[in-house]
Amino acid sequence: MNSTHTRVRKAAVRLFAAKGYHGVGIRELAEAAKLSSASLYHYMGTKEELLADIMWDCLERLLSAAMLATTDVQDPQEKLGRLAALHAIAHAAQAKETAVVDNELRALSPKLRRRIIKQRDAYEGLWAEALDEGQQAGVFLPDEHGITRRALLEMCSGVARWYSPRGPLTLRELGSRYATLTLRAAGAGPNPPEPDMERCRTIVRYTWGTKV
Amino acid sequence: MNSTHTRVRKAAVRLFAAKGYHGVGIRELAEAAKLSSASLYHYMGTKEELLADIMWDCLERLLSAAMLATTDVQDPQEKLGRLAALHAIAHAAQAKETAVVDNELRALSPKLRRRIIKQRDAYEGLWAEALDEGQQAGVFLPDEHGITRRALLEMCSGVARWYSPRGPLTLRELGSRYATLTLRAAGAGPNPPEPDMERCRTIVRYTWGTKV
DNA sequence: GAAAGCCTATCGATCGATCGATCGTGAAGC
DNA sequence: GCTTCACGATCGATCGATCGATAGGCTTTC
Repeated sequence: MNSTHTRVRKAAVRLFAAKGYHGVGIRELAEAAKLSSASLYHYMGTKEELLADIMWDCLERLLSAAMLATTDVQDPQEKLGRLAALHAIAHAAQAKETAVVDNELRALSPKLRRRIIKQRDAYEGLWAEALDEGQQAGVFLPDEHGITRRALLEMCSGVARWYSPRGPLTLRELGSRYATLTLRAAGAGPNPPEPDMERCRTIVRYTWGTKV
Repeated sequence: MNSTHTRVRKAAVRLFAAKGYHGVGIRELAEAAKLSSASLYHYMGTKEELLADIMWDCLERLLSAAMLATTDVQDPQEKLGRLAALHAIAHAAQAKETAVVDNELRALSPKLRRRIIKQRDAYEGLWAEALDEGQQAGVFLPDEHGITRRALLEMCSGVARWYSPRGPLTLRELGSRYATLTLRAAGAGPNPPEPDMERCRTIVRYTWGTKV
């Protein structure tokens, strides 16, 4: 698709990711979308609502992928491994969108921010669940105060800050490596089992339409 | 000290961290520093130079602390553990400064940005060194393409995004926990030795004047 | 002829930055 | 001891540019 709507959306994602919400003016956004600044307003509410829409869609997909990957999975190692792999792959393949989600929350007014945070919390709840189950089962070491969860999420989100598709690393390798790092840090030992990357591949293709 | 200079500096750090460089106007900055916007310019060059100064100082201290902590340390586990603990503690105790360093690089013009990045690279070099030595010695598992280094740095930097001094965690516990997570992820096994936290404590006090 | 898409022109507000003027203070000159 | 003067600190006023957003009109499409 190359409709005007998607052109606006893609330009916004690219510019917000590169320069930050406040660092991009609507004239610059309009130019990138090949429109006049006035015409932009046929395709968005306010600039802020455009930002919130981008964040919402990104989190919606992330949440959907994570639920697909974890429902009916009993083994906590498999569960957490899949979450980490998917999270890392998403933050590499959709680096701009996820960077916007991670960095621009503060640019939203309280009302919109609450809405986005609620969704983010739902997603992080899946991680907490997997970690909890693993600790109950004794395959992960204890995590007081959720430090491990926060540390691991930050680690996996950081991918968006350095990954380059021109680098030597495929998305699949990346996901697998991050699953390993995550499980190790959670206390699963130095050589944890690789999660079902074939299943992750299917989910990624279904959710983002990206080849893995 | 409560000189006008430090008032300006502190207000800038607080506001840049909370709203981002482009989200803060000089009038708002002036108000927070209890000055007129014109008077600000007696205490800074441009707004951008103020930002670069903040970043430079923050990285300078981080680099200095890391060098103090690693010179003459042979054991790679001890070395990496100290780096992780110090990094995490710095990102908790100086969360605003470090958040500015991590998030606002893109707001700098190429010239100033290069200067800051050069310094950041020097710091990350210490991490690469510790990881390399550990892999050579066989106590860490291989890290192709520096993934582990990047992942660990992002994990430890993430502290600035969630740590609250009102939480149940002391800086010392935090540093110790992050050292553990880091060494585990590097492949040192599920129960790596704690680094010399007493030494870290001394360095933190010397570098930032913070109690630990 | 209604609707959708897109434009030019423009709004009031705010941006970063600079101007010249004023104020207080402490050293220099006599 | 008094005056003068230089200087750092601070201010209100204002610069030109840009901000996000809107009004109203011209095309194209169905």
